[in-house]
Amino acid sequence: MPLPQTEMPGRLQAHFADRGIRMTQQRRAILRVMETTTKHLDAAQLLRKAQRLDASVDRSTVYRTLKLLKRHGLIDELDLMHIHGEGHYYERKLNRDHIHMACLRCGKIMEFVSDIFEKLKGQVEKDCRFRIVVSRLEIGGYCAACRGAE
Amino acid sequence: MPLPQTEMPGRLQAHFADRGIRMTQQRRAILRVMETTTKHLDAAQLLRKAQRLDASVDRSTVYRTLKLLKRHGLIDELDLMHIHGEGHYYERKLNRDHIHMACLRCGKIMEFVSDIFEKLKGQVEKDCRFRIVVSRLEIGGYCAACRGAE
DNA sequence: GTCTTAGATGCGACTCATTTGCAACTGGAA
DNA sequence: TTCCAGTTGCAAATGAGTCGCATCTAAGAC
Ligand SMILES: [Mn+2]
Ligand SMILES: [Mn+2]
Ligand SMILES: [Zn+2]
Ligand SMILES: [Zn+2]
Repeated sequence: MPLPQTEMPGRLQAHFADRGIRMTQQRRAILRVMETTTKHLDAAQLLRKAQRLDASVDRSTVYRTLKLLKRHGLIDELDLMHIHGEGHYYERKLNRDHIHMACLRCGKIMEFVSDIFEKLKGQVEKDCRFRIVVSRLEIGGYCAACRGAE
Repeated sequence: MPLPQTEMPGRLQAHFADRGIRMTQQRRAILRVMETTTKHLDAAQLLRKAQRLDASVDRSTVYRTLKLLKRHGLIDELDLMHIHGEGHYYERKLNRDHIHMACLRCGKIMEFVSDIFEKLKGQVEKDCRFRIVVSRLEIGGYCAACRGAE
């Protein structure tokens, strides 16, 4: 089951335009980082990368924009087992949901797309009569390379 | 699929005894709270409840004990979609894993046990050759009562 | 029982993540 | 152009969780 590919770039900015959400210099920088990065970024990393595109971007703007993106269902917030500190990680929400696995030994983060996961969500919606808006499956354990060594 | 029942009380204390982990007044109070509560508690709630059993319990001891319980795989840490603030919630790990659903409108927390979830974890272990230690599926959305009303 | 000490505790100060109030700035509609 | 609601930077505040250290205590050895 392969990794989901990045959607076409500019998608986040397009969403903002469609809904008449104001586009600013700073938001453009932040959205561009979220659109082009392949990794899971925390707020501090996102700030640093965005500042490379627009040096004026402030920490509080990053947090305010993350909140906005969350409210619009455009990004997912992850803990990744809090492998480094107490903060959160962010990633664009793609067409297809995926699972996150974090290796407790080497810290590697893996992603996995599964039909069974989709079926499970369907079961929750049906059996619990629960309308799912966001779902997060995070697994901690030992990756193939680290199994054996504790 | 019914809710998992609470295991026999005293189980956490027994685990400590078995492994030769020192039992203190304060730990006894904290473990008793974790063993008997039916709700998902955050650190502050756990502190207040533990202090009712032993007034000397300090906040830092609560955090230290939570860390210990986590390290031994005896409790799970949850975000519950951060419905109230940025902190974590804790619950005893029971025989059977379960999913958490949080209603984004009324704040209700629901639990759900599913064979499909077990199958999904099996798939991850097999297909990704990943040895699962801890898994957390948290879902945000609208409960049956709140659907319709946005 | 008493001694002993590794390990646990309370306390206060600290770090780190995230939020907020406010005055100044700006996107974009008219 | 003008205009103003929405957005920003800044600095200060909050909140969750951690840590150093002097003191205390559980529990094994005698
Ligand atoms: Mn968390
Ligand atoms: Mn991901
Ligand atoms: Zn690994
Ligand atoms: Zn509800």
